[in-house]
Amino acid sequence: MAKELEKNYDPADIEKRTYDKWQERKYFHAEVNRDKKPFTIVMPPPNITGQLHMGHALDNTLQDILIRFKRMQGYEALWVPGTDHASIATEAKVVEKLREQGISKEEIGREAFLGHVWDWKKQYGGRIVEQLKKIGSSCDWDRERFTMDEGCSKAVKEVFVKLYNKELIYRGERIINWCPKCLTSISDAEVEYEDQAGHFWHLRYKTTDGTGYIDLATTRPETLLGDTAVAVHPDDERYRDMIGKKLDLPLVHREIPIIADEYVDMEFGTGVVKITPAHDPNDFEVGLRHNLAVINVLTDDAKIVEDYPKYAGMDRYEARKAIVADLEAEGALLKTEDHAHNVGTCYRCGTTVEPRVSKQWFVAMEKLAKPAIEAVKKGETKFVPPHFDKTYYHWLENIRDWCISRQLWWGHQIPAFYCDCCNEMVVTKEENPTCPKCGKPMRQDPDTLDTWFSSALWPFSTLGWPEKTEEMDYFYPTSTLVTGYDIILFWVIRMMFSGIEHTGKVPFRTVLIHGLVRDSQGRKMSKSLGNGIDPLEVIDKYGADALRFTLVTGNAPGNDMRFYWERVEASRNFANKVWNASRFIMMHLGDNTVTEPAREELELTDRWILSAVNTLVKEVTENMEKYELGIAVQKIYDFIWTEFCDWYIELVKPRLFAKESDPVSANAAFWTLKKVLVISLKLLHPYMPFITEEIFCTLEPEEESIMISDWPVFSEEWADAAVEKKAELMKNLIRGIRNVRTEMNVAPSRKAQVYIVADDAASCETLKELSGAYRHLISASELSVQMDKSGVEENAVSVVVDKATAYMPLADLVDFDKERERLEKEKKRLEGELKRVNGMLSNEKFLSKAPEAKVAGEREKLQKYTAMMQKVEEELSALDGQSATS
RNA sequence: GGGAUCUUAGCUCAGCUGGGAGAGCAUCUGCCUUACAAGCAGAGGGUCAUAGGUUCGAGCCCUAUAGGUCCCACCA
Repeated sequence: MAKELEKNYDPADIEKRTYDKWQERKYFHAEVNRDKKPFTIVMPPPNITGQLHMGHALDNTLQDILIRFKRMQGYEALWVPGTDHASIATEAKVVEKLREQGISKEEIGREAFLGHVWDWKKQYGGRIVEQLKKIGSSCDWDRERFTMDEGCSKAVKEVFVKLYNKELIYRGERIINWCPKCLTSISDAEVEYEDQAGHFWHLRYKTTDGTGYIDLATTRPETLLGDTAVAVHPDDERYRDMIGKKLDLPLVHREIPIIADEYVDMEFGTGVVKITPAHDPNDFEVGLRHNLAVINVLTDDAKIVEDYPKYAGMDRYEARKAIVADLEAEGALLKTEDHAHNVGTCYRCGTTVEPRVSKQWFVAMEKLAKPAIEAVKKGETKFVPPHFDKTYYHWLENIRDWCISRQLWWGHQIPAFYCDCCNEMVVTKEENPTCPKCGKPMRQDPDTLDTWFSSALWPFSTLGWPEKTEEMDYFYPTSTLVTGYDIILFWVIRMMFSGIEHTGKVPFRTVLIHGLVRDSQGRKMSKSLGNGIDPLEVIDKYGADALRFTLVTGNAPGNDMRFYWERVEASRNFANKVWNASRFIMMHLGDNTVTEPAREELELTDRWILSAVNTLVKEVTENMEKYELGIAVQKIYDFIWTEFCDWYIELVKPRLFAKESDPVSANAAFWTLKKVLVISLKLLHPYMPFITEEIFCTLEPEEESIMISDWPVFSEEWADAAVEKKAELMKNLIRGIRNVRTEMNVAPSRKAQVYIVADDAASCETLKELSGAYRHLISASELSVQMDKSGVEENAVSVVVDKATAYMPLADLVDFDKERERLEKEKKRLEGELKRVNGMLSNEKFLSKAPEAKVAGEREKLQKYTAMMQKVEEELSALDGQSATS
């Protein structure tokens, strides 16, 4: 017995229950299965500090759609979930929490601090996972991973040691980006540049011999303390004689040389640059070339060092003011100008980054980048949309060595060990190595690795690498990586070269890039603006299906989208439409059993919708395989709402109401309704998993679940272009009649006699055959389909469509002037069409060069419009006779 | 400075390999028709940024221009 659906769709209740069911039955779990082809996605691991935001919602909805689609298609579909330890963000969070309790991490020491972080992780790290479940993510939770779990740690050590031994990881003193607030180095990619209003301070440095001076400008006068030279261009005539002379550094009164270096731009400013190797990357390079001393003037929290008693302890901005004042007092300040410049800031905390010379660990990038570029050039990995490969190339081609050490405690501690006794260093996977030289215990490098070092290994560390697991063999390389364009630099590139270097294969075949979810004004959603919309709130109000649907509709890959509540409402309305259509079918079905009808028991309308849904299956599958998810879902939407609900269900209603008197016809209709509904639900399932599951299981109580059912396949058997054409003829006729009735303000309740005069016998036959289906849709009191105008009253309103003309005697309502106006308008439209078609067909080049099918199509249109034009003209002249007599 | 991308209906956006401009929302008209008013039936609204070019044919391909967005680099 068919169950009934509740009157209203209640997402909250259904979603919870349904998700639990899926999880209990292990539908999300994937295993190595050599009988099936694998399809693998690894989830970009959200930070354990994170809360679900719209970006996650979009990213995971896309992944879930793909994984559900492939699962239904018969792939062994694995979606590996997990979280990222997010070293810097998490450490900051826990430091802050401890600070509130009056505890500092230095006070309690490394081990106790890490204890606190692990506690924090235990308590909050799972939050985002639970939130991901709310949107319906069908991840294999049995395989959930964490970037600092045992397996990942093992992979990290393996990689570090391997790269070190290949000399692709090295330790060295370089200028790096330093965040004075987070108190750690950060990589180039973690620096965000922003325009800031600043100044140019023009300074005069005098020569020590008292014969001259040199003028220059700086945006950072406080770094003057660390100046070890002044540079000019070697070809610069103005300063040629001064090269090699010494200058007296103002305030400090240290002697510094004037050097010549090509780095200087003669055109810019005075063509003179002060060189501060310790605090500027370019100056550092110049310093290397000229063997200049590196004088560090700032502490790690960006205060002036003790060597300069007057300024010691001042922070860099305070010192700037003091130094400018002192320069002025000393007469070294010529003038101050406003100047906007780009300042590097820490992506985490926004603090202005300080370039700083420091001993750090680096990954040598050049050798690793090349194969990563090649792999994409050879098409081993493809970007969707493709133009993102340019960003990828550009970044890899200009890549600099990657600073991977962080002065943090939370993270993978660097597996390098030092002997305090003999200064020996070893890099090893061992936990507590002893010094190979003197046998003493060794001290591990206190620094940890950049978070991205472990996320770079994610596609294979999660599958068991470096062990040779079955999973690695079967599921790797993964199929598709889904991520936002904002993260290509950070992550995709590093996974690419890591995958190639360590596994010999690219980590994924396709990278599906999506954009940002913005607010309704197009602004980025952000905490500081307070314009973020919480996906969980959307789910509470409208359901997860509505949210998912909103996020993938009307959007092309890689493009940003704006979030509107109205769009969520529209999605919810669609869910409701699907719900009610299903409810309608089940209501009328009641306890009746449906049997598969014989082919000849299917009526024209049935064969039409079966053919249409069949076409839909083909197109949707093709679109989804090309990652055109927005196009696919739009087609499903249009089909269900327009073709299935507005046309087919309306056409078939009389047969359902008459199920007692004509059970054979009703059975055919029910069978078709069910079949088309089930196919539609399956196509919709990846997008709206909850509602489709609920309806499917109610409709087909013997079935376990729609999510493990088979994806529909296009079948030649049901494809019937001729039948689709016949349906189109009928739809045109209905639309025409409805249109005219509305234009003439005929009350919907007023039924009228309708005569349909067909142009040819075949059309007449079709319209007769269908008349039972559509007569109630055109408010016909009586309906006659015939080949001539016999019986049609003279003052009837006429509706000219392709292959037929409909007449309705509505004498009392007819305004002949309006009627003429309407026909004239139609005539004008047809004239336009004919002009266009004739234009094409009279163009000999078109006839000779255009494909035959196109030419034939235009010829057919010419015939059609000519016939319609003739009919319209006839009606117009008949009308002239009317008004003449009236 | 280099690069990417966008400019289509009042708003937000689709438009797949070039072959008669679409959706949602908004607006207007008429309907509580026994699945759905979160609905039904209709209507109006677009020189597809501009200028050239290729083509039988351009929203789509090429070039230039204007404006917007983003990324990278960076001049002290």
